[in-house]
Amino acid sequence: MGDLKKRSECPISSSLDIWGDKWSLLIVRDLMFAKQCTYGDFLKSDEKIATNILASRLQMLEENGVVIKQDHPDSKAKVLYKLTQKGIGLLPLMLEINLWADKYLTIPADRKAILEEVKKDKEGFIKVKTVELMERLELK
Amino acid sequence: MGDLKKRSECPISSSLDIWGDKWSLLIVRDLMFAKQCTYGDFLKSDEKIATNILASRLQMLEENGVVIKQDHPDSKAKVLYKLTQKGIGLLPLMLEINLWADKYLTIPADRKAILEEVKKDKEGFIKVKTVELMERLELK
DNA sequence: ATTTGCACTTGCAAAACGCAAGTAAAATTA
DNA sequence: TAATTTTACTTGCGTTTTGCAAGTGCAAAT
Repeated sequence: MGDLKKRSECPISSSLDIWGDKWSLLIVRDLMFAKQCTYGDFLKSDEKIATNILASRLQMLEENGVVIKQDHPDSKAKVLYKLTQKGIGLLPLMLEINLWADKYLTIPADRKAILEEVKKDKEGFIKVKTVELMERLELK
Repeated sequence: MGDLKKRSECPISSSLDIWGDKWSLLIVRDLMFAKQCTYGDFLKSDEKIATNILASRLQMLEENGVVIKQDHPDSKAKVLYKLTQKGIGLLPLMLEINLWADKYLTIPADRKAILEEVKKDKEGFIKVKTVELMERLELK
């Protein structure tokens, strides 16, 4: 289904071929900043992604090594999605998107507050958050 | 045509509503790293964007204040596209995409070389490049 | 005066999207 | 134990977007 055909060798282009659509980075966002992510959890997000689109994007991201599926500890009916190292590596990019939006768009006050933290010590924030995500990934 | 309907208040989502497709950031890339950008110049890029898609994306980016059209100094038949401040503000994001691709995808050797510069002094690179783009914007 | 260059626009088939409904297995409830 | 609900998808189908080719109109060059 979501098989990758590169349009060029350009790193920007190659990256966009993987997650350059309106939905993929929202999935990554949920995986980065929500406590836990099952299929149903993604559907609860404000943007209201359609179920078939969600399925195809998750498959695409999995095929490209950005996310992995894991067994849910509580139930066989549930699936836990998590970011791989490659997915966690998108953190700096996600922060820059937030900072750009903060500067040039209108964003909610509570988000602005969190971004103040990031602006104060970007490298520190990335380190701490990366460790958190890596630990979350470990406990299989 | 390209009128913006926000899916949510989330900064990531709002940003993607503007440039979150397979082509917009390639246009921004050309504006950032090529010497000059007319309509025809964009068409020459490796990814071979279709003429109608290019027109709709340029309109969308212009409507959202990311690019502006200027008269070409040499000819009335030509149009020069340039990044606005808002567009120039995408530089850190573009660099992070490059760095992610460098780490997790396969990219050409000559690109890797330039990225070594960026890795050495990211803040410095951003400052210098921003000044360059601002100057380019001035000379109307 | 005619041709070429440039910035688009138009038409149309193919693909992707988005909504609603359906399915199958697991978990819960009666 | 049987019936219902939850969970993770899949399927159908109408609408929208994409991508390719061809066309248009103005400016510049020949």
